[in-house]
Amino acid sequence: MTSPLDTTAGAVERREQLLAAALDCFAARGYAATTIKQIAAAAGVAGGLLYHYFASKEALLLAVVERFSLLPEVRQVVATAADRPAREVLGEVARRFDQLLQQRAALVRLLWRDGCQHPAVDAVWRHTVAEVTRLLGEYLTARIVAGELRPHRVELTVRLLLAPVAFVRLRDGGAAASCDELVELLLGGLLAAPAHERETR
Amino acid sequence: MTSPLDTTAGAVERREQLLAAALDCFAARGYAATTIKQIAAAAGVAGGLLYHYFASKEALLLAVVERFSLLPEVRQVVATAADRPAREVLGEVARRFDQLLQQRAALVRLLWRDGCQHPAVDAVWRHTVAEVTRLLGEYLTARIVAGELRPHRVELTVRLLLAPVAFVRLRDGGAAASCDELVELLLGGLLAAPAHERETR
Amino acid sequence: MTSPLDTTAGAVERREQLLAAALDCFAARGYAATTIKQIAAAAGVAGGLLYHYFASKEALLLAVVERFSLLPEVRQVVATAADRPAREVLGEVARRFDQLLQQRAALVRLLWRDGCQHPAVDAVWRHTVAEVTRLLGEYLTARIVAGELRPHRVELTVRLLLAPVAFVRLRDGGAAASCDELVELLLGGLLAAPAHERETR
Amino acid sequence: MTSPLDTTAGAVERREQLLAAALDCFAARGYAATTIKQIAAAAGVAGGLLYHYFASKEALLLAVVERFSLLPEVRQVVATAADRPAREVLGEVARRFDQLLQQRAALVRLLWRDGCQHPAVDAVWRHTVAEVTRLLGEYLTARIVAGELRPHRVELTVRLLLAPVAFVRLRDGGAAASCDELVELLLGGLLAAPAHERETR
DNA sequence: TATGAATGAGTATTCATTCAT
DNA sequence: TATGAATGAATACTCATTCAT
Repeated sequence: MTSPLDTTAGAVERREQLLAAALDCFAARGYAATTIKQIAAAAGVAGGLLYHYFASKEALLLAVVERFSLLPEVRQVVATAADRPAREVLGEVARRFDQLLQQRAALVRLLWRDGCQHPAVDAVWRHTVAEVTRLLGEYLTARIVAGELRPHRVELTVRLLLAPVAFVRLRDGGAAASCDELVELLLGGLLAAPAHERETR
Repeated sequence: MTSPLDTTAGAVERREQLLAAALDCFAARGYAATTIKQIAAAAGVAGGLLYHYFASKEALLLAVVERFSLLPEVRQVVATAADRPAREVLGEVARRFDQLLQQRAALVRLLWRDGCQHPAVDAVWRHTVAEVTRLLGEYLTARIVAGELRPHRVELTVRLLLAPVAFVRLRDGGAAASCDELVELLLGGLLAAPAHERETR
Repeated sequence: MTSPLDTTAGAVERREQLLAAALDCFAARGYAATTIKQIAAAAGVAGGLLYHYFASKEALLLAVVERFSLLPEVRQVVATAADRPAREVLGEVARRFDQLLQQRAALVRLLWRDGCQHPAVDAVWRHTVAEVTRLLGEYLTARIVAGELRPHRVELTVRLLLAPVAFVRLRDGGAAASCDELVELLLGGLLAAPAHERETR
Repeated sequence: MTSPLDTTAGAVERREQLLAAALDCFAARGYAATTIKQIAAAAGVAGGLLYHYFASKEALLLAVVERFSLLPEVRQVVATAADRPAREVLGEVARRFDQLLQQRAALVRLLWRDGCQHPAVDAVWRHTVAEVTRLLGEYLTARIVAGELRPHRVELTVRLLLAPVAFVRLRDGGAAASCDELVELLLGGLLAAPAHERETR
């Protein structure tokens, strides 16, 4: 009866295992379309066991988004920026952000897709977005002060940088995100005319 | 139970009415969480009637995305571009695209959220994205040829322009999309120093 | 599939049928120990159908006690008393009350046994008891005024008359209730000494 | 988890503790609606422990009714009667019976409510009722022989005396049982006119 | 002895779908 | 065409019971 997966898991490990199975199932099918039975099967346990660890399917969802918070990793992505020039940093940030979205694709899909029906999940999503906006915004502001970037509303840049990356990873999945090209465009702008004419026009 | 108003409805109008009700319900709760009864109630008819018009819940979903195609409107958004300068056009496109996302929010949410589970819906979404990419890409290429924009992969610009707008409308719902500011940043780039100095600095 | 029991029942008849089946099951096993499946089987329908007619098992319970109210019959039992002498009336009332408890045994068991967990059911029980107490009390008071019965708290007599009968029917089920003997004892009292000594003692 | 206090408990004390907890839970919610876990929680132990002491939930029920037998106390209630006059004794018996029902309310509710589904429990109830009927019947017979009470079927008097009291305590819970008034009515009878006039009137 | 993780059959309830009217 | 009663499989959740520790 005990499959190699069960390996005498202590309560904590078992909980982790259930959370991981739930995350996968929720991400793959969406919360509403996921069955407790499917989660239990994915974890290799009997259906009833889930209720030893979580009060309800909803509670399991909340436990999942809490357990697999993106906040630490999202902070790390921005942390390396420090006060290095945007030229170097933004490409790096975009690439690492892109990697994060891939590695944590299951959670991201869950937050994005099922958040709108579940206020608590929505709150986690918004908090994560707000945090990355704040941190990256602070960095950008510093670069403006340092004279590297021209003055502007930094939240817009955060969105301009991350939304295109997120769009690809959240759904289209296809071609690599071409982070460097995106950053190059962002920094230099689209216009062909020499920069000094743009500003003096 | 059937009011004189309902009786007037020919088969086509009734079908339209059911599709509209289904769209609203699917968008509000997601496909999986929506009930045939809810749709029927929203349309003010009995549950069984839906099966006179659609073979199944799934078939209804497909009929909805087919009926409410975004393609015509998406084409119109780009159509006005013609060969006018990007300076004028891009802000206009972004703003109209933003309006479109708002006006057709129900369909957009449906395509985006439930597409990944339903290949046919997914195909519609991808087709729509591909079309807007193609059309806007052609315009951008023309502006590069015209010397207004510098040479680059135009799909990236399409994404840089539309992804930030879509992000806001698909989920965060909050602040207006600030299309003009976004376009201004995109055109001019983030860097403060004149372009000819950048490389030598 | 259509058994002779199903006989194209209209919605109202079907509802009645379900209520009757539910009453029997609840009375036989108690509310908590009764299964929706059992009720459906007793009515010869599929389990899900119950939810067309009743929102929940609890709602079904309430509908049952409401539908099969004892009030009309309880009133009839007392109604015949009018202003005839207690000598004649009390035995009659006891006997008819006894018959009522037998005929409506299922409902009575349900009210008595499951009422304490279900406030709404409890209320019905208490209301019924209060009504019979009031009506029979009024009669007894009239007999006191008429000089047939000696002055006393009439509620006590109601209880003295009906509790012994109810006790047998609610549980012991065995020997007939010997209503006449009970009434004889009640009227004449237990004491052996002549009545005129009792009063003058 | 096991506090020093629990450790002290020998097997017998622990058994007692579990029986007491079970009695409370069964009385409060009924057998069917009571959970093993609730009983364990009420006793402050883990769910599995109950199965070291009792083979099943059903076995636990039987052990409860056996352990908390009313027989000794029921005998005591009647014991004091001896050969004293009914005038003194009956009120006393009713009052003590009433007190007994209150003190042992949990068991009484359990016997009464869940007995009908569990033959063994039912047997205990009937045995108890039979015993009180026998003992009190013997006393009443003695009083008839002594000339205090008039000849009649004494079981009826037992029921007339105890059923009204039991009715109040088993359910209505409200006003005190007014034992003395009940006994007074019982002894003296309801009729106003002297007994020797009744038949000739 | 005592725990509590684990099971799996069972329960109330939902819901897509069918079909007689 | 339109209704809504009816089905039955599926779903979330419960709970008596077992068992390794």
